[in-house]
Amino acid sequence: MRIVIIDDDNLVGISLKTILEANQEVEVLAIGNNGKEGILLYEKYQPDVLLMDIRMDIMTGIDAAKIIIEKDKNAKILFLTTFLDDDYIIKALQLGAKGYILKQDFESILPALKAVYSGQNVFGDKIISKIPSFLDQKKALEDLPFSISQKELELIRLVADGLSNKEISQKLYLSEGTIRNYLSNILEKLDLRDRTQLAVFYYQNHLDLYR
Amino acid sequence: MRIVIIDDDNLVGISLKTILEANQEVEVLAIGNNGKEGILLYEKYQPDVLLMDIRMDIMTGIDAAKIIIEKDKNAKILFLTTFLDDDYIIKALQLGAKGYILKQDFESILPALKAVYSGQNVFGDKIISKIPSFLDQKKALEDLPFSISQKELELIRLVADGLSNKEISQKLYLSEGTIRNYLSNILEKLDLRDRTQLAVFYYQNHLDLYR
DNA sequence: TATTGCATGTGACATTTGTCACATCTTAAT
DNA sequence: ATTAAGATGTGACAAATGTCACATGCAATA
Repeated sequence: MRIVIIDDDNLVGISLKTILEANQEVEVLAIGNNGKEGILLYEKYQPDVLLMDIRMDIMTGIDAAKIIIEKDKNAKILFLTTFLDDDYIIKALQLGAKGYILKQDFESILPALKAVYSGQNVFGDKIISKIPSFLDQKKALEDLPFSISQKELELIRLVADGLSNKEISQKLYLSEGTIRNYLSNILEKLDLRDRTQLAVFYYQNHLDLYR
Repeated sequence: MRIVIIDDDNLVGISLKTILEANQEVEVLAIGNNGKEGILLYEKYQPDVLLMDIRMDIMTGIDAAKIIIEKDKNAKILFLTTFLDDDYIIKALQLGAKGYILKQDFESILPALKAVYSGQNVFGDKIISKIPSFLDQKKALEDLPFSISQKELELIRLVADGLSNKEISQKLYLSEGTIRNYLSNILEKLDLRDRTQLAVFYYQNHLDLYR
């Protein structure tokens, strides 16, 4: 199996090469340090699998993958990363990446590589559990220094529906001033500046999935 | 790696055993023919990985998996199937199955097994493409009576990040007045009232997934 | 009873926001 | 060259928003 490794940290690249080449079947053709090099090295060597970091200077792994897959839709790209990021996962899936696993999982890398080589897609547990539609993730509100009452949550939802203070006050049979005070409290608790940031908070934490 | 195979068709079970045991590391502890046997054999042998068909008489692989995982949430179950079914895929994922691949992919089975054994999740291509149902929603922006320019989209994203007009103007090197005018246009085009509704629109239409 | 806490409300205030009419400048098309 | 279109900007304005200090009333409870 001929592979190319791309990682910001050269040490990681070298270590991976050593680990992987301990296996007879693996041949590391080249090591690069950023997305641009990823593109060039992929074109030059046409590896069976491209093992690539996501966060990199100059050009990210995501951007590089996009370009590579545009040219070769059968490219097999396995992302290696040190942390989790919902956005990246979704993007990676959309691009047609074949996998997404944590660098820390040393023992997993080789099997993952082989599975990808054989045509499968591989994802780590923690990653699968990030895909919002399937899994139940913790309500972010429970991890806060201050607790949010039921009434406050109700208010947050109405803001996240795009209602104005006046509309909310009518809906809840409270005065507009009261709504403002409530909201002001909520914003302080959550360390946000205005209702738009509150709505952003709501959706980015997938609170809409728990209605 | 100690495994148990469950398949409706005994021939498949035996063939798989033969194929897999060609590899030194694999030991097939038992072969069963339906979900009920799957449960019993899993409990008896506590295999590293359970390779199981989905469609089976008496009890399906899904039902069996549910019971097995209830008792042992770390159970590693790899589903083998001959056809694709969205419902099953979703269910399997919800249950916590570690993978889902096609029986036809002979060469894939062993690598997939090893990847699962090492803690990863494995899915075939056709299956991955079924998963992100919520990704398939076309960009809502393209279905509008008016088109949204690139610059406008950029602005929408900044609003959906919770920035104020002043912050946006600084980021884009434009005057605050210009930002307001832009925004005013966008709101009219999208038939929205204020920036909060714009952010709501953005997230409810999953525009954040397409950055 | 007295008190405390909580929910609700008011009024004032500065800021931000959205709208509008119109100006300026550049670029492209005729 | 003239015109048209688009991008950018300004100033004025009303409305909405967020903050704050402080009131009122009610219920629990020490």
